[in-house]
Amino acid sequence: MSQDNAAGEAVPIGEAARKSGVKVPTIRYYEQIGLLAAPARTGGNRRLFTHDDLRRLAFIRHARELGFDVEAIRALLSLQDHPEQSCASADAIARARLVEVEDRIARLGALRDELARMIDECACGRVAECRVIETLAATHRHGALA
Amino acid sequence: MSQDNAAGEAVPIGEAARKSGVKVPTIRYYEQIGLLAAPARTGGNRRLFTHDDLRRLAFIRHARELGFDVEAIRALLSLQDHPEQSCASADAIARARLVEVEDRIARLGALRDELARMIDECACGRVAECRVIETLAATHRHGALA
DNA sequence: GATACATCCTCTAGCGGCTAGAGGAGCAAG
DNA sequence: CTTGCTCCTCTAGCCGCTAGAGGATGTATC
Repeated sequence: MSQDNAAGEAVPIGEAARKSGVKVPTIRYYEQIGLLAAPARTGGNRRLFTHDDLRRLAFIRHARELGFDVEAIRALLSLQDHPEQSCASADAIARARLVEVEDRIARLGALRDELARMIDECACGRVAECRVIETLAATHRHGALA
Repeated sequence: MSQDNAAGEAVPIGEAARKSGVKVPTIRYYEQIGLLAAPARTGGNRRLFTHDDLRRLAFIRHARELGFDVEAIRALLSLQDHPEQSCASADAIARARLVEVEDRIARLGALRDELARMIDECACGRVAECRVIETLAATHRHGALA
């Protein structure tokens, strides 16, 4: 009836990957670096992931999508495991990440403008008069090239 | 009179690093991967960078800052070395990069909003009711977690 | 000269966060 | 029993550097 273990207790790694959106080798990698506790195994030595494991994997995936690095995720997970603590640390981690992201957006915006200008001004003739190349070659704030 | 080789012909790697804004080991790395031609050497086996080398280094640095990967830079440099060709390729490379950047900006924008909302809604009490953790744990579009 | 110190050299190994592939074992269906 | 899938472990590779060991060279001072 069920090829997809709808109500089941524990699932093998392939299904865990499908359900969590984390690829199979990545799941094993997370286990290896201790982000995910080693799951139970079958007699045949296959990993069996519980629903809790799947939730943890989804948590990790979401956090990675938000650009948190593994250390930050480790911290967030350990917070999650101690719900009686103050969540000030989680807040701080998220705030730090927000600052990073805003900074990155600002810099990418400048970058986009420069790229757009570069492309805009390129008449697409010979490389000799190509604005794209020229712009890249231009000496900048930093460069004190004689 | 000159400790900084103001009008000089060729400079050692440290000065090349200062002038181009590319770090010493990175310059050697660029040489190693063939992004920069191996420069001349002194009798004592030290690299000597010409002004041309410095311009090339600055070009590379600027392109890296704009997020071009090494392969793209290789292509751009080879275009620069053949100024009689059409610059359509340079244009295409830059356009592709612009698309990437715009995409990245859009995704970072969404991300910023999510982070901001997360932080905003967190009353900073116990982890148990922490929006930051909760948001990360929430099952998403992708997840079909039972 | 001798000495001190900065700069340079080559080489290997490591970072983060995976990803790919070899070589084999387990398991369910026909 | 064989086919074909999933799973296992292990090692090595990706990018773009960065760090460190261990040694040679260059320059300034005494």
